Amino acid sequence: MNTQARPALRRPADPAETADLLGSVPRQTMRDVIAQKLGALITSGVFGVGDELPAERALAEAMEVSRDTVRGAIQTLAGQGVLRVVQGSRTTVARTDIAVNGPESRKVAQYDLGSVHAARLLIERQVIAEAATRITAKGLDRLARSLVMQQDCLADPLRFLICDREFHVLLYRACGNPVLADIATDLYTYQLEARRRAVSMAGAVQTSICDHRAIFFAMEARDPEAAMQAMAVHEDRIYQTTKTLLAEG
Amino acid sequence: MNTQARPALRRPADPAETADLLGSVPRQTMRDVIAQKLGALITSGVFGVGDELPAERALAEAMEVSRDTVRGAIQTLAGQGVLRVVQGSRTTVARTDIAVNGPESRKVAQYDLGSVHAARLLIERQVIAEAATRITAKGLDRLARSLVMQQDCLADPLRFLICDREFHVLLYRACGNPVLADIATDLYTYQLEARRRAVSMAGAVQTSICDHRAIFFAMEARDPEAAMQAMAVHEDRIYQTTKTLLAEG
DNA sequence: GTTAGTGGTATGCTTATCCGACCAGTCCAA
DNA sequence: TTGGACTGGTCGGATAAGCATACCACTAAC
Repeated sequence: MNTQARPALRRPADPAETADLLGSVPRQTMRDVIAQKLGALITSGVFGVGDELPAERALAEAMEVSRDTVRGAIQTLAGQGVLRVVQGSRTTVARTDIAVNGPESRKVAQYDLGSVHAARLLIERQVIAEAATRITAKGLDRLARSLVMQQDCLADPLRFLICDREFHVLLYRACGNPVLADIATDLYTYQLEARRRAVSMAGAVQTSICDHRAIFFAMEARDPEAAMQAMAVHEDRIYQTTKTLLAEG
Repeated sequence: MNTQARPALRRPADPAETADLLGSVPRQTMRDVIAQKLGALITSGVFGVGDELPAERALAEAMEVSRDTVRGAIQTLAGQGVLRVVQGSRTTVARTDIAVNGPESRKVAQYDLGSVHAARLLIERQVIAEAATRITAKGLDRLARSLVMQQDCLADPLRFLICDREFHVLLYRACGNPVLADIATDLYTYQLEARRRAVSMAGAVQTSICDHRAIFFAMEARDPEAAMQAMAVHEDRIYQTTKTLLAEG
């Protein structure tokens, strides 16, 4: 057991002094958590207006909770007008603008696009450069397979989105720094709805695949400069597309 | 309400296909959450071996839960040998190596020191440069006041730690990019235990204050290069001190 | 020895969650 | 048009968590 002698520190006389470090703990039922998770899938763009949710029984099975608990969560979102529930039919998404009140919603609503973009540029520049020098043959192979799968998704933008995320995470993880990899993954996730709308635009999937291919070639060549260049081109395109979509929104 | 026509995507035929996006939801009672929060304060170094926790009643009041719930959380940690509970006496910390199982513990235990340091250097270099060009007169004033408070804490390293964190967060928030500010704050928090042990060493508080003063002068001069230089010196010292402590641990 | 502050225990209540069963509505294929 | 599969809606009984309040027993400082 690791114990070490250390100087006697003055213990706070008032218990509230350190107890306040904890602060009030938000009370969250399973229903609340599930409502937030469903909400996150909606705000992040996985489910759009008009889309049907999986059946209550399927959600309950997947999340390993009772159908009652799922029903409670769905009722919460239905009460906010986010979901539309009709007996005998699948529950559908009515709106995607969800009130910001859960811890996860901090990520989606709080940051402006410019800040997220600037942070992404800073971090991914370093991540991609490191990845280009450190990636293994196995890592390259995974990236290549991901590209093939992406090519198969030309007619299915939602499926492409899943492959897109996999491709980016593979890149991040190749950099050898788990801290930066996780930060980059979080920043990617912030922009998921933008990505979803972007890939729905005509020709967008093909353009992204081209960008990914350029990144892959730079990785294959183990060329940090080329990798940074290719990623900057890709991210600038994402940024411009997102600004256009937001202006139209 | 923002609704937009979008291409008809192929809806997953198998409900499990999208339900699986959610995955099993970890069941967390208030007792679990509170145990994790207390654990986080221990692993992050706020409480060390031998330190007394606030009384159960004080914790209950601060976190706005019942004393029973707090007792349950404490029992959990006592069962792991982390806390020592004796009737009539304050609960004390017996060990600080807590089993990694909560979402918050991912942050403390998962990353190696080198990765956190490299990530911090990358992000804080950019943050401090931006802060040097953008900081307001009010911001400078707050930094100055923080320095004065730090000087008052020479004999009280634990109090100094609180001021240290405030100083760093003030710097981060001055950069104008909330995403980078939050990331930098998270990375600072990762190293809290190391900071706590470091400030307990003889002369460490004074050395940190000197570093902080250099950073402040660079901010006052609105000199990004000087600010980056001063921060790099400060972080390298933290890094070397932490490695020494870990080697001794 | 006394007292303040601490942890320990008990009781009764409310709420959340669970499980299984069954009812009622919708939609699609035959 | 009809039947069946799939959906949401409801119910009853059980367990667990959390809460508030009160009181008991131990510890340590004065």
